[in-house]
Amino acid sequence: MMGKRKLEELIALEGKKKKKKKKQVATPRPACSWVYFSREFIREYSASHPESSGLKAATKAASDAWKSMSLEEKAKYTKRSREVWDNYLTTAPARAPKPRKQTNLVTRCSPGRLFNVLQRLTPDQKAAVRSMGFGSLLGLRCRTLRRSLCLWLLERFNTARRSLEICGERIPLSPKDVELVMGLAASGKDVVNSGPDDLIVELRNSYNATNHGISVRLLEERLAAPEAGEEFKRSFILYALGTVLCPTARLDVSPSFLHFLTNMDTIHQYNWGKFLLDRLVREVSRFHQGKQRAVGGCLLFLQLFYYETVSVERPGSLVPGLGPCLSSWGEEEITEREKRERELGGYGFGEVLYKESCLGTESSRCRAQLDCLPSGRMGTSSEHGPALGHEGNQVERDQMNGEIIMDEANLPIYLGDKNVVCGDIEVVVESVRKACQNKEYGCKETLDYMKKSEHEETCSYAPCTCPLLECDFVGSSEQLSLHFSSKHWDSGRRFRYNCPQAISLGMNEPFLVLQAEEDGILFLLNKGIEAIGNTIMITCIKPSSSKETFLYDLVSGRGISSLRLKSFTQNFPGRVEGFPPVDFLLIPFRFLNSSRQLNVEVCIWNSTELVHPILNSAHQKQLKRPNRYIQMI
DNA sequence: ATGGACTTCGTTGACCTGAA
DNA sequence: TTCAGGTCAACGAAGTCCAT
Repeated sequence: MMGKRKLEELIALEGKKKKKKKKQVATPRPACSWVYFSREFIREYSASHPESSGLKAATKAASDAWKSMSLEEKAKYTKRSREVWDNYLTTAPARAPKPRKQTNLVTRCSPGRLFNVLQRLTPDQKAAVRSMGFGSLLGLRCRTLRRSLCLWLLERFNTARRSLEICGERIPLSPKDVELVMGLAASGKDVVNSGPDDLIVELRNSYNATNHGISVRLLEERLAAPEAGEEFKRSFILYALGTVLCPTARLDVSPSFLHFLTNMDTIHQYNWGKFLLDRLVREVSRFHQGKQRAVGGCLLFLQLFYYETVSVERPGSLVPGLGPCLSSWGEEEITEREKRERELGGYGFGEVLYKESCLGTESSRCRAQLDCLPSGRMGTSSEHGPALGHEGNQVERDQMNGEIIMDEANLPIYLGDKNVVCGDIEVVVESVRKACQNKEYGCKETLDYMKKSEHEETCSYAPCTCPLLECDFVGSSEQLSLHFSSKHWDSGRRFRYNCPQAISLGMNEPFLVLQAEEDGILFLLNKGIEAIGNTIMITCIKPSSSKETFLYDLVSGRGISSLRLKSFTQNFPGRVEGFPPVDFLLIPFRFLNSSRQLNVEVCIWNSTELVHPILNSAHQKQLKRPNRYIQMI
């Protein structure tokens, strides 16, 4: 570095500044209007703010200035860019496609953009925001995402379990966490961002949402007007979703959001926590699968959740305050926090807070310790703090002093000789017998530690949750059957195996509970909404590990046409969230009756013998492939 | 140890690419 | 054809990596 500076000083003395040698690019792509502006701005900013280091502050200032400029002021740069682009497109040879560049995190989640808009809202507009239940956003102080942290968290985001696996812990994420971090409601109606296009055609037109989504710049212009009525509310929600809460890989806002913005009086009734988490899980899942490089979803939530859940304070220091997390983390706090993370050696060296009041994951019992002790672990040794077991960690071995204790998660910890190794630990822990963790749900097994986890993975007493939204009952599938038939006998539909039954599902019914008369087993008829119709599927409420499956048959008819799905139930220990990888039947909206109800005929078989005459082995094998439309007319 | 090339950080917008 | 996702221009300081 010093060399470079010396060189630059010498060059300056010589009166000419030599440009640093750069990689040769045949015909570089022309810059856009923003780049022309930021080039000028940053040069001036850096000269007038010598105390400011790096680009972050300068870019941020340039961004703010750019947003405050009128179209006339921007015209100078837009015109210049247009000219250069036109020249480039007419003269430059076609570029050879380049291999995809593996850069860092790509996201359109931009809290700074929303922050700027919030600063300009009038008192009436702020009141309108509060009336929709989005008042917490007014306290937003964070303006830039810490992309390296987000990327680190994304790599440790288990989308199947909806958890973060960091610091040697598995930290489940729930809509309640979204509520406590972002301040958005985690109860109420599901947010459905699909439906017949004709219902939103006018709104689409009003936002010029033709093929490329709704422009955030258009929304910014509308939000700049002092109006605080329905139009403002709709634009604000679109803007907040598109820039921070549910961004996709594009800068423009998805027009599909208009489906739940037709009636602005009901916005406060939605379960935004669930919607945000579902979208985040969907986006991260697509990212993990390599379907997209850019990561959508509310990465701001992920970042702040980490800050709130993992403490990096020195013993005795104050931890970040409770309450509205969104307003607790401004740029200064985040810079300080990041500095502390670096001091510790990187992310993941902090301590997971188990405080019941810390975040919304009910209690410490929900913070499951990973199944990595004593002989396994997640990730690499550099990723975690010293708390996890590792063969080569002398410090950890030094802490052992010859006792066996049980930690909070009932995992035995061996405190042995200084020279003990993990193999010794395994010998000792095998002699420790513990009751199955499902003891409270009726399991009477007592097993060695090593066999305990194996048993618990397939334990038939694993807890299932009552699918009804307003009920928080948890018990074994058998207990749940008894609970449902005694407490919610009027909330489901009883049926007999092997007998077809006609069922209607209303527009606002995302599922219907079916209970078998013969054995009380609970099933769910699940309904989802896609762009062209409803999806339906049947799942069984049993532990996911259960091998028991039932053949079922769904038929939906309209006139002389009918759609049919034959498949096997899959087991879920409660209500089905999101879009599970199971077979489903897609029923176009035109199959709905005049009351917009979905009529289907359902039949569930409890005898596997019936399967064979109906399906040959090839068919059965095919049915196990998930996520396919199976339609037979 | 030193020099120097390369990378990273954040931001916006225009265009490219590829899947459906 | 439509639409969503990806890339890359620029800026300056500081860090990283490799060759000498």
